[in-house]
Amino acid sequence: MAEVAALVGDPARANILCALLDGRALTATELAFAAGVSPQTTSGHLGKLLAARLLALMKQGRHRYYQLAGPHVGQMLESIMNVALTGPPRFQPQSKLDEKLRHARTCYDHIAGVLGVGLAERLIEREFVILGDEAGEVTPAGADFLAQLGVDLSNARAKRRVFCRPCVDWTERRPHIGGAVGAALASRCFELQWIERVRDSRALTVTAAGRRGLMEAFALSI
Amino acid sequence: MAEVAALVGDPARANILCALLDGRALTATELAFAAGVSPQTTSGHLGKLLAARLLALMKQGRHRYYQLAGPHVGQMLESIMNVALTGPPRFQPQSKLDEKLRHARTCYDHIAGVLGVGLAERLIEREFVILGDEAGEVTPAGADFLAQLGVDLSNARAKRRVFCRPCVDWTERRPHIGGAVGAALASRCFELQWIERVRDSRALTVTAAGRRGLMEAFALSI
DNA sequence: GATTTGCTTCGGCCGCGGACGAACTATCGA
DNA sequence: TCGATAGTTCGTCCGCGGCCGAAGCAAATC
Repeated sequence: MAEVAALVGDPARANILCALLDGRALTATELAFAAGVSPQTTSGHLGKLLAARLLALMKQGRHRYYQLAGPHVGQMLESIMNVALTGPPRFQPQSKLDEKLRHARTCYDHIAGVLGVGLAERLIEREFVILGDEAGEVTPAGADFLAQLGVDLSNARAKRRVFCRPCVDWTERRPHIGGAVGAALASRCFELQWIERVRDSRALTVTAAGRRGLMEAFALSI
Repeated sequence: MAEVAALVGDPARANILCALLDGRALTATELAFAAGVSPQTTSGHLGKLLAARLLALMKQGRHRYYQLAGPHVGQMLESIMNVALTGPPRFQPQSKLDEKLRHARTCYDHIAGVLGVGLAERLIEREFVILGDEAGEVTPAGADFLAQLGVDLSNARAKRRVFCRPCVDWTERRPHIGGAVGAALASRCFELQWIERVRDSRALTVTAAGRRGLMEAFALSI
C-alpha cells in the first residue's frame, strides 16, 4: 500500500497521473511535457507506474500510448485530491495558462470547473438534485427536467456505479456533480455540441450553441 | 496532491494510518509500536501528518490521542488499498499473528475479513443485496430481512453517505459490504453482542451468541 | 542504406528525508 | 520534592531515489 502511495507521491508522477485523469491515452513525450521533466526521466517513471499496474500501455507504431489502468485508479486519485485540498492551503494559483482549465474541464468523465460547479448549483437550487457529503439523489422533478434535456438516466441507473455523488472541485472548492449522473449529463452536452474538448488538454470550450442552451435550460451565463 | 500521497507513501506512516483506519484514537506510543519505529521517529511522522491535517489530535492528561482527521482520509486510504491489491501480487502472507485479523476485523466502521465476506455472500446469494462495481442496492426482501434482524436501515438511508457499496477485502480479495448498510449491520452485531472488539487491534471475536445468531440468520458457520 | 523521430537503458551525481541516540519538557503519583 | 513515564526536539548519519547526459534500439521517412 505504501508503495502505491509512494508512486503517486512523486511530483513528476503525480503530474503524469493527473494528465491522464480524464481517461485519454497520451504518448510518452506528451507526458514528459506534462510532468515537466526530461523524456528519459519520464520513461523511468512510466516504467514504474506500469509495473505497479497503475497505467496500461497500448503500442501503436512507434508511439506508446499510456492511460490509467482502470477507474479504480482514477477514483484513488480523486480521493487523494479531495484530502489534499482539505489540508492547509498551499495552492499558489498557477496563473494564466490554466485560466481555461479553471473555467471548464473534464474531471474523469464529467464536467468540472466554473461550468461544472455552476451546473451543480442550479440543479441544487431548483431542487432537481440533492447533494450530501458522500452521495446524492435526483428528485422526481429533476429526473423529468433531465429527461427533457435528453439525458438518459435510466441507462445511468442501470449501471451499478455510484449513481450520483458530489465531487469536490479543486479549483472552485465547491462540489460539482459526478457519478453516473454527472457522466450522463456531460455526454449529453457533448452530443448537443454545447461543449468541445480542447486538443491536448482537459479543458473544454463552450460553443455558441452551448451558451444559448445553458442560458435557456439552466439560466447559466458563461 | 503529491505531498499528501508522499505522506502516505512512507511505510512507517502508512502503518500508522492503517492502525487508525477503524476510527479509534491511539496514543503516540501505541502508534510507534504499530509503525515499527522508535518513538522519536514516530513523533516526527505524527507531526507531519498533523500539519497536513490527515490526523487530528486530542490531548488528555499526559497522553496524546491521534485519530484520522475525517472520513475523507479513511476513504482515501481504502481507495489506495484497493489499487494496491489490484497490482502485481507482492503480498507475503504475514503468518500467524494476523490470523485473527484475516478472520474478522473492522474496516473503518463495518465488518471485513472472512466474516465480512461471508455475510456479503449470503446476502447476495439470497438476493437480499445486489452489488455492482461501484455501488449496490438492498432489495425489498433484503430490507425486510435486515429489519427483522433489527438493523435500522431508515436511519442509514437518511444519512447522505453512500448507502451501500462494495469494499474490496484486502485479505479475501472479494468484496464485503460497506457504506451505510455495512455500518448499520456492524453496529447491530455489536448491539447483539455477536462480535466484540479485541483490545489494541482491529480484530473481532465472534461470541458464542454470535455463532448461534449467524448460523440461524445467515446459515453461516464461523 | 542513411536519417530523423520516439522512446528506453545505462551510469554517475546529488540532495532530500528517514533513522536513531541523546537531551529536553510535561504530567502523574507518592 | 522526586522519580517515572509520555512525548518532543535536536543533531548526525546514511542510503534511496530522482535527475540528466550520453548512448542504444526501433519504427517510420528519405
